[in-house]
Amino acid sequence: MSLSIGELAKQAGVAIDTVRFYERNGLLAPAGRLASGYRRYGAAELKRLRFIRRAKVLGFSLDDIRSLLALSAERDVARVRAAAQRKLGDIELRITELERIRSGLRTLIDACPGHGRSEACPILNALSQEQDA
Amino acid sequence: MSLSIGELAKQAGVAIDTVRFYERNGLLAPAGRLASGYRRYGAAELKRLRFIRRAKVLGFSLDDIRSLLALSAERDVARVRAAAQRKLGDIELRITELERIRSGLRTLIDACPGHGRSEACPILNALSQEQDA
DNA sequence: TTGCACCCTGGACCTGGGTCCAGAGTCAAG
DNA sequence: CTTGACTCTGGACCCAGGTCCAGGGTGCAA
Repeated sequence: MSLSIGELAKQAGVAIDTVRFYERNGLLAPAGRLASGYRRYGAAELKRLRFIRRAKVLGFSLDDIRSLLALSAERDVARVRAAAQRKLGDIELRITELERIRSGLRTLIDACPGHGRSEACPILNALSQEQDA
Repeated sequence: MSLSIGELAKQAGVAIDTVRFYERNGLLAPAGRLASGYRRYGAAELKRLRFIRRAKVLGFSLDDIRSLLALSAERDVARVRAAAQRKLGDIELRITELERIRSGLRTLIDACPGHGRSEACPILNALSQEQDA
């Protein structure tokens, strides 16, 4: 099995430019080349590229993924698990922040009649408040 | 009450460069100037700048805030409320996405013993799976 | 008058994760 | 052999939301 960059990209569901971008940025090893300079890929690279795509879906940054790949190569299960746990912590933090924002917005929207004098609009008022709250 | 840009920035809790950035980008009207060219601000500008800061905390983008300010100037309560509702929808969508990611990560972490053969690590396996799941 | 803090401008730079481009070379079908 | 699809490179550009800088001018107190 041997793939051109276009075939690889297609099978992994990413753009060609993205493959080259990943190579430049150390997420994929420099690809083997034909005499013409064209990159050639095998099954391992496809697998790795799909790994990257899945990890991104799980909220890992490319930096995170670089570490994950290194850890995976070292077969360091404990540190892989720890990295996943840290990421879970990040995600939970972001959820909590968004929930705070959500409840602030909900309160404002529920209190706003949606018509009438703008001075009576709690949304505008909350945003214009002098005090920090 | 008359404020220099530095005083304004301090009282609103933003950086001086941010004030100029907002002016350049139409969130603040061009400031009045002294003969020397120094900007001068009054209470209305401070209020507006604080409005911007609060709206940002509520998850509005600067683009959103520009509209909000325009709507507020028009005293269009109905559209302000509608904008807040759209933003609430955005926030809820983001929360839902993050919750999906969280549950994916949790499942993986709970299934991973944290030691042993890397072939048995569900985190690494999930990321390397051939099938899309 | 000197010294220092403050202010002015336009434009470059930053992060993350790519995307797009021109100009050139290559591959394969017909 | 031609044509069209593909690939190569380096570097510019995109988004948001600022941040930083050089090289100047200003305001005020001792």
